[in-house]
Amino acid sequence: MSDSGKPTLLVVDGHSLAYRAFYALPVDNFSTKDGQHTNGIYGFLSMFVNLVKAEKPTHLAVAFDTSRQSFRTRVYEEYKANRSESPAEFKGQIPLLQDCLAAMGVPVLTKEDFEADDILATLATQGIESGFHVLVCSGDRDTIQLVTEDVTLLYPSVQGVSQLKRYTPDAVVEKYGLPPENYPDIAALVGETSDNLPGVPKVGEKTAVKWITQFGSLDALLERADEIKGVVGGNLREHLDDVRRNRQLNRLLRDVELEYAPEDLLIRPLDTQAVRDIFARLEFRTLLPRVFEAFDATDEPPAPEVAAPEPQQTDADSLAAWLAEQTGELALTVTIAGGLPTRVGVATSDEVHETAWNDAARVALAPWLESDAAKIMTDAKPQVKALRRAGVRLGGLAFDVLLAGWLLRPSLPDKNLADLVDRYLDEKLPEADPSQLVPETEGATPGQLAWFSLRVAEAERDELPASVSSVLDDIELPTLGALADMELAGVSVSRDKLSGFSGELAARADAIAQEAYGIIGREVNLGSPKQLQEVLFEQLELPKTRKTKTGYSTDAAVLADLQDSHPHPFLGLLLQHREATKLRQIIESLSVGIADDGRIHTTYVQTGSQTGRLSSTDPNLQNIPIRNEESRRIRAAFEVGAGYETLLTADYSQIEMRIMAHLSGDPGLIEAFNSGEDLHRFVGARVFGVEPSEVTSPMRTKVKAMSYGLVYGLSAFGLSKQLRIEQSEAKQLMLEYFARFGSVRDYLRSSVEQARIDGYTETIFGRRRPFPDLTSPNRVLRENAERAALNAPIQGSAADIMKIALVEIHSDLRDQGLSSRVLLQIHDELVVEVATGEWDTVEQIVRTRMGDAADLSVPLDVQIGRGSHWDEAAH
DNA sequence: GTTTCGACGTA
DNA sequence: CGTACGTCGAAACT
Repeated sequence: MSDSGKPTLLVVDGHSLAYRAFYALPVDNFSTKDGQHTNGIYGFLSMFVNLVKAEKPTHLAVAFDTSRQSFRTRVYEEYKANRSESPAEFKGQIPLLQDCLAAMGVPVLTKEDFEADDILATLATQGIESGFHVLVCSGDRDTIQLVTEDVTLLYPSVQGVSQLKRYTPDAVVEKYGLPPENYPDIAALVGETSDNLPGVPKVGEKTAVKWITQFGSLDALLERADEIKGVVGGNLREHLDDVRRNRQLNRLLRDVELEYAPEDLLIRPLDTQAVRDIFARLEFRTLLPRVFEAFDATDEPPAPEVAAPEPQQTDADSLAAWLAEQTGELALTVTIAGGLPTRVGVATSDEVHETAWNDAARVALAPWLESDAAKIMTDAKPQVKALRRAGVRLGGLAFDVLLAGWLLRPSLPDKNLADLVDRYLDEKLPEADPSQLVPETEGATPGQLAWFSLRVAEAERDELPASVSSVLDDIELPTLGALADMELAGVSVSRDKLSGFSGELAARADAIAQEAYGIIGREVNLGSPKQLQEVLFEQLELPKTRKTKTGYSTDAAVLADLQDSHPHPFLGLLLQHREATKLRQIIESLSVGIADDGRIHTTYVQTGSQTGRLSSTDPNLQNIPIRNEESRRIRAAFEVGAGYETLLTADYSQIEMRIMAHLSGDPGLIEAFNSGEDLHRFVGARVFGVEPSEVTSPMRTKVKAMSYGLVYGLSAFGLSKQLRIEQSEAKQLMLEYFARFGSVRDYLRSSVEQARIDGYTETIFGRRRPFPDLTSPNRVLRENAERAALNAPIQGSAADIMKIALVEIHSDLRDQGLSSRVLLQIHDELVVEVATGEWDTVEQIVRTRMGDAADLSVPLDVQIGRGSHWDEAAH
């Protein structure tokens, strides 16, 4: 606490404290899902936040070393030379920690050629002169010399960084028997092993203190060294130069030139959004409120609630009349209850109108709603669906702020208008508190939501590059309309087929479980990884496997490996049990999802991926099993609906490799696709130098894995693991592959390099994905980003192509008055429900539109199948 | 009651 | 040490 009203300056040695935290906290508990270690960051911030909360400094800074080199290593090159290189896992955390501090508004100080402690010493010295009370927090004992009546040192105890010991002058005297300014004398005599500074042999703290007390100063001691008797006296005389050198090196510099004076370090308000973003990236959850509390910030954005114009409540006819007079773009919000519209709000930049939805409103407003008059909306799909249920097909959808926000920043979790208002307008959308029965604050009305949408749209348009804007106009907005119809249509699923199968599986799982219990002599929950670990590694004493956060892995790959090395009947049963219960779970969730119309209506999340793909939820229909005979019985339950004749499935074969061929321009790969030969056979023939007819099955498997791996940024290590071959063989395979298909490697390399320069990748159609981490000094982050950046244009272009085809097919079917309709999209596959007598026409439309969706240097091959259920229609 | 983790389904 | 997703039950938290 600041005494006598003095301002308090807290200066912290970031490096030494983070380093201690790094070793104090188990890395397993502190790493993100993409493998970034965060234990040092977390430990430091946790300590730091407690410190700020307890000490309430008015001024604040954190200092870091720039490297191991400093003026001290130049004076004495052995300085700290005994220290092993700090682990890469630690080094990588420092830039991220500095990012966190920057977001928190805390100045980060570094100075080339100096150590963090010199910065602390300088700030402490200047702080005293400027009338501060100074708190120095460092894990380096040399900082004891800074302690005065005005400077307190907070030093981490052996228990860890969370326990800080306070060193005042009295506390230093108590511990070392001498005042703080003499501490470096003691240290010089004793030496500092951690800094590789040898002292006088046989001289410890006790002797050093005795000598300094006796002679009054180090200089006096050194001058009169011949007065010391015995072996230690001899030692001292032999090491006078070492002591002088130590004393020179452990003196902290108090006059380093810095960017900031203590007065400049006044605590600034933290950037709540930035802190939220970086903590989300580091997967810190509990830390967030603690930071906000310590820094007296509210978790809510500080943004003001900006008053929207008062909505004018009108009847539908008046609204229709007003709408007819408008010429510019309008924003529209339709509120929904029970899947149907309840109110309609419309806004210009200075007017807000709204009306209730009813039959009269439908009749009055339908002409405008269905017209091409431009409309700006937020998350239009549910609203489009509600209107269609009410018999109105919305036209003129010109902008969706949610889609635009996603196109601009596909990695961000912005999922509603409130998030976007915060991000793009830095304002707060008025929201009623749902926990209150009678909310104190009124939420925005439909018209006001539209008004905010309009303003967010304007802000987003300022940011949208032309290419991304065209993705919005030409791909995403039309796709939205097609998805709305697909969701409304749903897919017919047979309850009977599912429930029959579910019963079988339940019985089978039970039988397997009983048999497994018999083998191990007790009943355990086979679905519990924890209990399984007990059985496998303790009871059965099988070798421990890959580590996870909470123990040892029991996943299928691990169990298969175990089965190879230590065959045990329990392992096979466990795998079978897993398979049966998994299938049953899937069936159960599907059954629950069958609506009253006998169909499953999934929801496609258009903003659900970072690459441009769709995702599917409630239930997810994009991960229905297919790989084995058993699981195909689930697909067989997806049937053609009443009133329709058959299901059509259409999928792109090897679309990602085709895009790779196009983007790389590799002559060999292009020839492969133009030859009509099986791709992997063709590639195998080239790689292994044999005729296509001589490509054996293992050869084909290898090049197939390699080809697919390329798209994902596969390494020799990963390839060897996947194929269960030696790493050297995998390396050789990659070499042979690239010797024949060199342009592929060139392309992959150059595309990542380009992304590093631009900061983003781009699909063939201009969809962008930012990759800030490509220039990260942190290797884990950078390499993860490199693989994702390699994949993004390929996966993303494939997604674009499928969306374009989907939109064309959807509109062809409607324009030609056909009843057939698209039901599902599974990334590279479409499922269409074909009406009686429409097969030939529909097949033609699907084949042409998918084949022509993009003009690549290789053909887009489309496979079409037909059947009364999904499994039969697959080929 | 809610969140996280391990496991696993798809392209 | 292979990209992109969503969902489940159990465990761990509130």
